[in-house]
Amino acid sequence: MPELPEVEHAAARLREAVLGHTIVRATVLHPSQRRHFPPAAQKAVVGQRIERIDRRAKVQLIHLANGAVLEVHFRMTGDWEFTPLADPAPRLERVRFETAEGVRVSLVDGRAFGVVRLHKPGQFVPIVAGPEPLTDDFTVEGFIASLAKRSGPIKPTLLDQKLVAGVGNIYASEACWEARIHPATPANTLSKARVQKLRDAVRLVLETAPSGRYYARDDVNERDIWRVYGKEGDACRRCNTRITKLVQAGRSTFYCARCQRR
DNA sequence: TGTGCCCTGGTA
DNA sequence: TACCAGGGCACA
Repeated sequence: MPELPEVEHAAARLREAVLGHTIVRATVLHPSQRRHFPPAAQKAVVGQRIERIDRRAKVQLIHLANGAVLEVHFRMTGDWEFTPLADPAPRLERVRFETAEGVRVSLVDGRAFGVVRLHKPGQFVPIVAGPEPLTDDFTVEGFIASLAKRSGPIKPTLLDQKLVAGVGNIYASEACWEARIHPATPANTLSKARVQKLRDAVRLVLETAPSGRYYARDDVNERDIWRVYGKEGDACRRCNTRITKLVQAGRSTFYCARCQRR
């Protein structure tokens, strides 16, 4: 799934492809997108130059010349595809932007969960999310204070974007494994030392995430990337115990019952 | 704090 | 052909 490293990479690809370009057409190709990006918004971006592209949490922010901001969230399966206008459109294209410079920017999104939203000039509200995990804002002290208020199991708690930005289901399992913390441990029962370990683990798994697109990444066997995610029944790399799967808050969690203790 | 919903391609 | 995957949101 596109989590922080993948979204960062997608934003970089988008910058490389169309920063400074002028949008000449925006088209919605899937009904689910019409709710968020209606025809009036599609018209409103025409003629606008792409001035800046930022990322905050898992959201890409495309700043247009008139001060409007296009907010793009890939959710589960979203990704960018860039093609010359003369080429056939990609499969599973949900939203299309065409630039005066001849580039077709397609939001491809199999499950159509992705969201494109336009904030009119002066109406952009900053994304509500916790500290960026790979910056100095993600402090041990702040993390300890946040977790002290949370009594739920630690792994689903890590998915709360207000706690720390950009961690998704895969890296939450991976971080708990790195920190040797059982995913069901109540967040507010973790010692300061273990919170510090977890904070370091979150940073480690995000920093060492494979670069490149998660989607259509065909040069690597995805299952080989992760330590525990998707590895139910496989041997733990540390202790050889079989990896266990459980469901927390409707999401799969993978962990080693031997080296991840409560 | 937990559950169900939105969605549909891929897989068993 | 049925089921699974899950980010974020609304709701209980």
